[in-house]
Amino acid sequence: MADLYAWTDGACSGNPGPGGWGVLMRAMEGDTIVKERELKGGEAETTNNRMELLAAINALEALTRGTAITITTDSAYVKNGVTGWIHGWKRNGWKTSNKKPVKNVDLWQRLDEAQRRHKVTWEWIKGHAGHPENERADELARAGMEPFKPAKAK
Amino acid sequence: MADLYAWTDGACSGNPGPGGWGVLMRAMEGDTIVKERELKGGEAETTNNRMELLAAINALEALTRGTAITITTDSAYVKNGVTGWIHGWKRNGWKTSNKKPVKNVDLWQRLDEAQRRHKVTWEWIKGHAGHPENERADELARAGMEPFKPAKAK
RNA sequence: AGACACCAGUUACC
DNA sequence: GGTAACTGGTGTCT
Repeated sequence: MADLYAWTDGACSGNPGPGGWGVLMRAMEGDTIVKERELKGGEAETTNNRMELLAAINALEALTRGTAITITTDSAYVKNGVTGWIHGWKRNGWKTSNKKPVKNVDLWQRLDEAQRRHKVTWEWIKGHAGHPENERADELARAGMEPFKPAKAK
Repeated sequence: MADLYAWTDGACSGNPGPGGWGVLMRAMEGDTIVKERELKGGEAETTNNRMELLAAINALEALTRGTAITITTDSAYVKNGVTGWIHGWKRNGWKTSNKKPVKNVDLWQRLDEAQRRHKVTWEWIKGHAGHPENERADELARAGMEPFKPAKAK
């Protein structure tokens, strides 16, 4: 009867540039961590927002069966998008409020699909505010980015 | 035998609200800038489109004798107005296609008059797209607006 | 329905 | 200082 939590974060060196995403997942029984799992990945040429999105997507896609999970992100873009904006976008053919095409549609649709089977509670926290789990997700994102950074000159 | 160019821009804080206009003028001989001149101004209560219009008007009114000049704006309103819509408006008594009175008639007529003596080539560029001259005109517009902004609190 | 501009706000990434 | 993204709004025309 464990509760599932995920903290997600993205990092990007350049924006656009090499980027990475990281996820810290935990199964909790009360205050006890009964299971922990870490995911990370990266790309050579991407943006901060794509990495934030991909972190959340990977958290959800890592779930094997339909469950309840609380996902915590420091990205207002992801949190507001998935809990609010996306409903309007599906209605109006993925246009923003200024009639421009929504960016990163591929990932928003993948996130929407990944979310479908689960009962997700989305939370937002301020970044760099001393949340240990958010900081761990940040480390993972940076680690995920590492292989895609251009070889140091030196 | 220098070629004349002007870049114009407007800015407006509030719309309607305090606004400014800016003009960068250049006389070029080939790739060489042989002369440069900057104009700016503002008003306490105006609109973005009036400022865009006034920038173009001031560029033309600054010319002493009839000449050829290329004016570059990022405003589709000004560019399309002066090169297209205005002909219809003069014919039909300054009504829009919906029979409404054309807005800013005073400035459209002043622009038309200012243009009469010259051979103007109108160009349009996308704003905020990294055109240095457009960015300079933008700075001038903001500077022109400055004296008309309400005194800072604090 | 379309286009351009102007403004206000929010978060993140550098 | 910049980019990546979104929300809300007005000024104007076709």
